[in-house]
Amino acid sequence: MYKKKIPIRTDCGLHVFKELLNGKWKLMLIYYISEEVKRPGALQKKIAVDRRVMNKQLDELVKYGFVDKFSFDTKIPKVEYQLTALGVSLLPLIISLEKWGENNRAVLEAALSEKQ
Amino acid sequence: MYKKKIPIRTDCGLHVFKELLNGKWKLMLIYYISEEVKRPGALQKKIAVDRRVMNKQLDELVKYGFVDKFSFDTKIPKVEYQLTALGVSLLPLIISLEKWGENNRAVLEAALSEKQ
DNA sequence: CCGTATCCGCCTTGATACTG
DNA sequence: CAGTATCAAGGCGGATACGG
Repeated sequence: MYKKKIPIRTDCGLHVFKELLNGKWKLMLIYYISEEVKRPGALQKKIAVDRRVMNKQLDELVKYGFVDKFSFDTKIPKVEYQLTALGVSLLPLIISLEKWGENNRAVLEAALSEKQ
Repeated sequence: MYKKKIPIRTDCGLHVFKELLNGKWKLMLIYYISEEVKRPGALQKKIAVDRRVMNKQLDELVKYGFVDKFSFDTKIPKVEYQLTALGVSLLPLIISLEKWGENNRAVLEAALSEKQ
């Protein structure tokens, strides 16, 4: 999301949410981590996304305090993510958005076919 | 939001929501229209946004069926927007997101000051 | 298995100026 | 009051390849 030219408005809850959780995959990542899909490899299998992009979004989620990252420095590298309380607080919202989307999938499909 | 290289996934409710309501001001526009701020001039006063950008986002909201647009072709042009049932169905979600943002404003503020 | 360095395309937002 | 045409900027997602 474009955000630099106009200063970020922390006075609006909607913008707070958008600024923190912009990014195409962030909410999905949080959702999957909540479902015990905690490792990068597994997450990548769930959502077909470029590794670099996924890592960037995960890094931001860590930075903002939505998830914690645990790196095990074993011979075969191992990484696990886990939701923080802040991350957990998003789950109800994610579920609501997901449900709304499922109920209104037809709208998007109509819009897409109409675009041609 | 960048969305072209990977085909849009209508199978995921979160993406349905995101695709339909990407855009920096769409949710705010819907919210203000629900509060009887229906005219372009008034909306522009509420959110300081470029007219062209606002119109584009409103056009998409119309196209996707979230709002209806009424143009009165009087001497002094007059336009009013109104939520459709689909638009109204978003209000609970918008309220939830807004509340979450208000409750967690500090997170964004911390993130912003940290960025320097 | 996991991370990152580099390169690229383009979409979105925003500013300005002008017309009906 | 409302709409649009044009111009500019840069952030973001994606692909590839390489290193630990």
